[in-house]
Amino acid sequence: MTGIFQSRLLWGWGNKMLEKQRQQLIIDYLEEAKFASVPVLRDQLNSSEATIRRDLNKLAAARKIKKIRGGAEVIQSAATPATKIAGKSFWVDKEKNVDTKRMIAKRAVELCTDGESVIINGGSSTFMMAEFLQDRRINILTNSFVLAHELLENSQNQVSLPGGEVYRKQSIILSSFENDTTQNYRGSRMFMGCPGISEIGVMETDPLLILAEQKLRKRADKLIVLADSSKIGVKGNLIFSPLSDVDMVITDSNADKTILKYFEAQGIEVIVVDACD
Amino acid sequence: MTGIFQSRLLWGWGNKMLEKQRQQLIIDYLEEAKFASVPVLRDQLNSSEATIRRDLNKLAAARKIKKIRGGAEVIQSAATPATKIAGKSFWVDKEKNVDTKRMIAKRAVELCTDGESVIINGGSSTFMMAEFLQDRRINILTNSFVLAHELLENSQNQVSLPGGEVYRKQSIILSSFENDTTQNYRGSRMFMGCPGISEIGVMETDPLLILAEQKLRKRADKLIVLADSSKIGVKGNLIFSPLSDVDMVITDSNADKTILKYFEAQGIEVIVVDACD
DNA sequence: ATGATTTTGATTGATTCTGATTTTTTATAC
DNA sequence: GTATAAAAAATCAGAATCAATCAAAATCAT
Repeated sequence: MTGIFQSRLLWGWGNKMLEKQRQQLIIDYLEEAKFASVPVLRDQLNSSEATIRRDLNKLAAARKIKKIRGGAEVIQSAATPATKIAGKSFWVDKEKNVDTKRMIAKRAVELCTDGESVIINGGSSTFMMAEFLQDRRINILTNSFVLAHELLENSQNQVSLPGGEVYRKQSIILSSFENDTTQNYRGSRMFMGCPGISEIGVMETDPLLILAEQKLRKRADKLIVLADSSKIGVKGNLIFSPLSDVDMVITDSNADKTILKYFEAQGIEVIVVDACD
Repeated sequence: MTGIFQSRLLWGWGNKMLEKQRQQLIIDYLEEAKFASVPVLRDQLNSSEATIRRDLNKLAAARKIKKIRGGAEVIQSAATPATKIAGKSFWVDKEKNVDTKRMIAKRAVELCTDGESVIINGGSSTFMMAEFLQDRRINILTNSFVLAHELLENSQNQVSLPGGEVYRKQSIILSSFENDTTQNYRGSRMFMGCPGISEIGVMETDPLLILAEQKLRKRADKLIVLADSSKIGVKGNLIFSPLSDVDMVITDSNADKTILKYFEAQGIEVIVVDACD
C-alpha cells in the first residue's frame, strides 16, 4: 500500500500516526485534489473509514474543510488567509503584482514622518507597508490584527487597535459599537487598499467591514488609497467612499492614464511608481 | 541503535543526556518532522516515555512546542511569537511552577461552558489557559495581545479586544480612554493572575496596567483569581481590588491553609489543585 | 563520603481513540 | 409511494495515551 504521503513521513507507515498529523495530511491532500472520498482517504492514510469520518467532522467543525456526501472538499473562498495568519504566506500566493504592490507600499511609508500618527486599514496592500515601517517611529492605529502583530514583532512603532471582535475571515477587528477608542484617536492620514477605484469612488467587497472602516476614516484628515494598476477603473457594488473623499492615490505605471487624469482633475494627488513586471 | 541524532552527540549513547539537551533535540526533531509521537521520541532519544512526556509538558508550557495527543508538533506560527512578543521577562524567567500553573489554568478553563462570554486578563498564568481553550467555543474578551493571537491561530473561540495602545512591555492593550468597546461587553467571569493575594486584597505591580484592568473588571460578574501557592499571602504596594471583590481563587496544594481558610470565611470559593513538584 | 534533592522509569487507573459491527439516514431507481 | 444501495451515525470492546504515584538512580551541596 502506497499512500501518496508516504515519503513525507520520516518513520514510515509501520508506526501509528498522530490524530493531528492525519488531519493535516487530509488538509494537504484536499489542497491538492480539491475533493476526496472517504475510501480514498482511508487508503491514503492507512486508517479506517470510521476514523476518517471522525476526522472530517472535526475538521469541518473547525472550518478547515467542507464536508460533502461521500467525502470532503476544500473551502474555496478566501477563507484561507485567516488560517495563514502568520507572516508572508498571508495572501501572497494569490497576488500577482507582489513586487509592484511592494513598491507602492514603500512609497506610502515614505510619506510618513517619524512621530506622526497615521491610520492603516487592513488589507494585503497595506500589510506590505510593514516591511518599510521596520526602522520607523510612527504612531499607528490599525484594525488589522496581523499587521499589528507584525509591527509589534518587527518594529518599534507605537501600535494602537480599535476595540471589537476579531473577524477571523480577514483577521480584521470589527468595532461593533458606537463608542470605541478610535473616537479619541486622530491620524493625519489613513492608508487603505481596495478592490477597485473609479469615477464613482473607492470600492469595498465585504459589507461587514465597510462600516468599521468608514468609522476609521472619520478619524483621519486625509485618505490615501493604495491601488495597483489592476484596481484602477474597477467598479463594484459596494461603495466605501465617493471620490471626493479621496486625497491621494498611489498606483503604478501600468495604470490607465485617462482615469488618472480624471482623478487629478478632481483634486486628487496621484503618485505613480514604476511597475515591476 | 537508530536514533537520528546519534551523530550529534559527542559522548555517544552510553552516557546520560542532560535534560536541557534532550529537550533541545526534541525541538530540533520537531523542526524537521513537524510531528513526533511519544514512542518515536522515546526511541530516538533512548529514554522512557515518562521522561519524554515530562519534557513535552515543560516545552509546551514554555511555548517551545505544541502538545497534541500522542506526541507533539511544532508551533507552526512564526515559531516563537508568543515568547518573542512577551519578552523574556514574561514567563521565561518564571519557569519554576509551570506545571502547577498549567494545572491551575486547566482548572480555570474547566469552569467555562461553551457559548459563555468571559474576560481574560493578560498574564503568564492566564496565558496558559490557551492550551485548554483549543477545542472550546467560548466568547473571550482579553486585553492580552499574545493570548488573542494564540487563540486566533489555535482555536475557534470568538475573540474580542478592548481598543487602545499596545503596551509592549507586557503586550497588553491599554485602553487609554473612557469610552471603549469593553463598555458594551459583559462577561460572566473575569480570570486574572496576580503577583500576590492576601487579606488586604489582590495585588498588581504595574501602575499603568491597573486602571485598564480595573475597567475590565467592571464588565464581569465574577472575579476569579489564578494564584499558585507562591502568590498566596504575598502583599505589595499596589492594590488591584479588595478581597471583597474576589469570588474565587484557584491555587495549589502548597498554599498556606490558614490564609485559604480566611478567604473562605470571607465568602470566597477556594479551589485547590494538586501541586506538581 | 553523607544526606538531601532532583531526575528517571515502571506501574496504576482513568480517559480517550480506534475500528468492527449495527442501526439510521440519505440518495437514487423503480 | 416503496425498494435498494450507499453513506453517515451510533454503539461497543479493545487498544493507546496520559497524569499521578512511587521507588530507584543520579546529582548536588556540604
